[in-house]
Amino acid sequence: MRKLPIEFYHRDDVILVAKELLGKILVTKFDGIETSGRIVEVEAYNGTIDKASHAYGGRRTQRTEIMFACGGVAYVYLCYGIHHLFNVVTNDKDIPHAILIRAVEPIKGIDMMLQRTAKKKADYTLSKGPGNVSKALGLYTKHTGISLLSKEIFIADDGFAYAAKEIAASPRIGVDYAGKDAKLKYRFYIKGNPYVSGNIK
DNA sequence: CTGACGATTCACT
DNA sequence: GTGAATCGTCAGC
Repeated sequence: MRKLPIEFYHRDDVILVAKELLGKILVTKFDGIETSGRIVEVEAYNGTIDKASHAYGGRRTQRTEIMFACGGVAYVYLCYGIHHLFNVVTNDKDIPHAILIRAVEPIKGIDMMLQRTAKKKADYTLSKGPGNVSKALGLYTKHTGISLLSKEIFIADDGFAYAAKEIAASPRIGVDYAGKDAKLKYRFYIKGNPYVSGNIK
């Protein structure tokens, strides 16, 4: 198992990077405790031309500043005052591409995930949905800006890959406000995987 | 400084 | 299926 190189994140096509993230392993290691999961659902946010993106139109604020940084860092955003959503920033400096990790399949540290999410037993809701993924892996807004090649948070490749026919595309979830961009098929997931969030709003 | 709202989730009808 | 929870961020005054 090896960490994905910085070049993986520095490519122009955020859609391609999003698809390739499927099957990779997201690992967090805080206070010596490691938790990890295989990525099975993602959504791409295509920078300044994507109305659903926080950086649409080149809008640059203190919060979105990290999206304009060089790819390969984490962007964790607080939604509805309760949920932390974990994103991967891609592409080069000043190009605010990002990929939202919507679901992972737990691999390591499941006990710790149960503790973090206050669940009694592991089921498919443990790491299903962006809020739960962040909660299970212990990610919070303070982790924004941390490199994905650091020892605390990183994404690894263990040689496993899903076949192209197992990957499906659909419109993104919860972005109805984005007008025609809400119809773009920027959400990618593994067909039939029970951790993929099934609610299509 | 103030008000409105969101890349969601969970409990309840 | 519906609605509440809950607070940082941003735009406007």
